[in-house]
Amino acid sequence: MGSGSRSVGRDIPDSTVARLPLYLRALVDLAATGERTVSSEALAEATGLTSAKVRKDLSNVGSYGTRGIGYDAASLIHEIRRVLGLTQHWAILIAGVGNLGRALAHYKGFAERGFRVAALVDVDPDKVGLRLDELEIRPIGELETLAARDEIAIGVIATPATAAQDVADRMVAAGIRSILNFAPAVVTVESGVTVRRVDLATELQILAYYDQRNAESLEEPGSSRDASAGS
Amino acid sequence: MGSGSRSVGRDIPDSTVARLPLYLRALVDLAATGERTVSSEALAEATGLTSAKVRKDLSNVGSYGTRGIGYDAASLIHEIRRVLGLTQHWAILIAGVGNLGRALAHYKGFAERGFRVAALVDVDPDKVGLRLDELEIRPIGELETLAARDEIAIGVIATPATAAQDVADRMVAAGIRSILNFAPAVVTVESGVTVRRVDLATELQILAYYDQRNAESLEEPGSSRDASAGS
DNA sequence: CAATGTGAAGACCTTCACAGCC
DNA sequence: GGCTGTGAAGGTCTTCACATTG
Repeated sequence: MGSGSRSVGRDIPDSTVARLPLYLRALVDLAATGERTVSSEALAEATGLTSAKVRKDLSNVGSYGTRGIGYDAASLIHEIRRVLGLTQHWAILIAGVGNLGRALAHYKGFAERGFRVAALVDVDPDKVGLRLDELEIRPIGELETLAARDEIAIGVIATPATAAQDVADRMVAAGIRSILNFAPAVVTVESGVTVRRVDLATELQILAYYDQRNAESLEEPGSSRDASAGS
Repeated sequence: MGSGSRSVGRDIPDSTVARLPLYLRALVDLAATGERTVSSEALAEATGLTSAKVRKDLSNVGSYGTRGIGYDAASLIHEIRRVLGLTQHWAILIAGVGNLGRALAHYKGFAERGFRVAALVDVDPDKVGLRLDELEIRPIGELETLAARDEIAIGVIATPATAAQDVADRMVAAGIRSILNFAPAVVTVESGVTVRRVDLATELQILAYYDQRNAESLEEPGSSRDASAGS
């Protein structure tokens, strides 16, 4: 699985890639408060990680730190953006305009980070033609046309589980190679297409496990479990 | 932070715990189609994992398989439910009734898996008093009272980033020890409280990285990246 | 001297391969 | 014969500790 591919671009470990957005956000916040340089310790504080991890991660992106001083915030922000590919804007298509699809379509955080919801599709004829903000919901059959017209790079599946595979197939057929799947279903795609799954109920179930587990041992405070979801 | 704690209950690796909900769903689906027994190969197929991983994971829960036959679906479902703590029902409270909070409140998948949205709170006085289905939105000041009254086990943060820490503090003060944070912010909590973060924009940024990376190497099909969201 | 960058050690996770059992 | 369960091997990720450097 890990690929291997000795492509030219520096090879950054998956675990590091998953944390880069976190550093980016922390850096932007810190820069907004006027900080010019940031230490690994300060970044660790802001992200809830350890300073060693921060340094290892940043050294993987080919870092811009200065010993005795820290990292230049502006350079680091620029560098992480470049590595993540955020210097370009990305158009996304959302399939399934139910509660979740609507929430995603309205979500401000996407636009703030360079992602634009450029198309919405749904199977339900009653929904087709409706507008969400300025975007008109189109029938799912137009997915391929829309993907080409709007140069969609990322497809978001926000349909019920039963429709997920069909939608994924259409996305892949339309040339989309990155899919974010919110449906509680596993979709299989051809090699070369990346799928990330976000499963809301699964997250609760994992929490339930640790909750139960901590409740069982009433002794020691034990270890506080940390954020994750990524990885 | 792997804890260590030699508590009585069998110690299940985090990576396995993160996949148990996936197995559970696959098993329930397979059982619904009439399958009485399931092989690790079939489960691997249904979940997009490898059969070796499936067997290792299931052996961690103290498995109910039979050599030469496979796993008894019903027993395994029961066992995984027990391990995850899903034999009891869990009441959850959602803080922040914006687009995302509303979508979560309506989400059918929670109820289907034993989670009940029992309370909604928001700071906005215009929203307080409104009903979502049968639930009335209450002011955030009542969080502590509601948590006690409804025996809330899990708190969901669906507020803007700026409010996240305050809400988390209130949840912890109210005795909630499991938090699912959708706000794009890191919240810090005392030891003993578990926080999981689900960050929508982060997921897109990670996809952007792999998309860009795959696009750079036009040669080899390369490796298809797999679902994750867990670690 | 303060803070980065990094080998080396250690923990954790995955994959392999096959013994063991039905 | 078929499939589980698991030691052992191989990776990946994290942590440690310190040499290095502005």
